[in-house]
Amino acid sequence: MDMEARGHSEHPEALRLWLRMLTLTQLIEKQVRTQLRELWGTTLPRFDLMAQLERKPEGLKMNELSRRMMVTGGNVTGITDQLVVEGLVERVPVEGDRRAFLVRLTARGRSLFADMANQHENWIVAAFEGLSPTEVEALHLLLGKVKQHHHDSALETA
Amino acid sequence: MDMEARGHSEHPEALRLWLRMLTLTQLIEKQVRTQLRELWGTTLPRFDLMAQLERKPEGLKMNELSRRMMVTGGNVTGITDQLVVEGLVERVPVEGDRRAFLVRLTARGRSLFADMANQHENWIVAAFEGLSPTEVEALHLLLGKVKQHHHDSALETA
DNA sequence: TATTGTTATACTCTATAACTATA
DNA sequence: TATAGTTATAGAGTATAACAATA
Repeated sequence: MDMEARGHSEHPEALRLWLRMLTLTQLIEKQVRTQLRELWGTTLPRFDLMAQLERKPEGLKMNELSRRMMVTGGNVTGITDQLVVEGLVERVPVEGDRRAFLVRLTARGRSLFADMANQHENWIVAAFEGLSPTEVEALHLLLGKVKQHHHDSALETA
Repeated sequence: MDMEARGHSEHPEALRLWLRMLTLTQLIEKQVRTQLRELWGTTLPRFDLMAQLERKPEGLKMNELSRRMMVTGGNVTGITDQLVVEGLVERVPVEGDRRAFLVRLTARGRSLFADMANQHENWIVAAFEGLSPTEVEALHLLLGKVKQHHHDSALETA
């Protein structure tokens, strides 16, 4: 009997890798959340939603936002409501489907998001300045490979 | 489905990298949270707290837990309370300081955590199975470099 | 019947700050 | 005074499920 092989192995490399990645992501994420709150009184999900809309001037449907943000529809409703109250996004009727509508940035939302995105970019660049351009690229590729495999194996069971 | 697609066009590589890393982390994290909830009715913070204690059989003080988990003291109290109710951890008085105590796993907590950690490890190994051992190591090193730099620059401003 | 989106509910986590007890 | 930990508060995000309107 191989007792060594039976029990849970101490720390496979994948686990160490995950813990490091999770910690680092949480560290950066926490900084971003804090700054978004302190500078603009907003949150990461709201920023994310606006970021989705920024590249779609015509707007996005709720279910599309839900899919892209990986959260359920009810949650998107809440986040959107908040942004509507702040005058940063608006709901626009959709021709030919009276159930749906498009959510899009208002002029004010677009302007504010430009400022936020600009700062956000600075924070992120600072967070990774310990890497050379080559290393940034290598990291990007490696993560892409993980993501791709993850995506593929999710499809297999679908 | 893909938050990575959100940035604007003139993104530096660092931003693309961050979005990919954030998306991937959230993807894996969401799976872990869902499984922890479905299989054991628990949460990631509770799992994290138990994981911290598992490495320290004698237990950890609240402020030490707070530091390691990167959350404030009040939150640790809440999470600990819940685990105490479930009979998975216990508070033990500290000799020589009646303000403090050690939090440590109960026998039941230790046993349950072993099961959870075992499964958790499987999920993580599966998440990274798209990488070769060499690539896992490379990713680990790159993230370590980012983390180290992050840590160093935090010290500079302290 | 299925889809779009909202509402209702309950829970968890979070930060902040005031508080108690002890050092 | 400072530290260890708790309590109180308010806010946000989440999943789930029931619901209305429309397709």
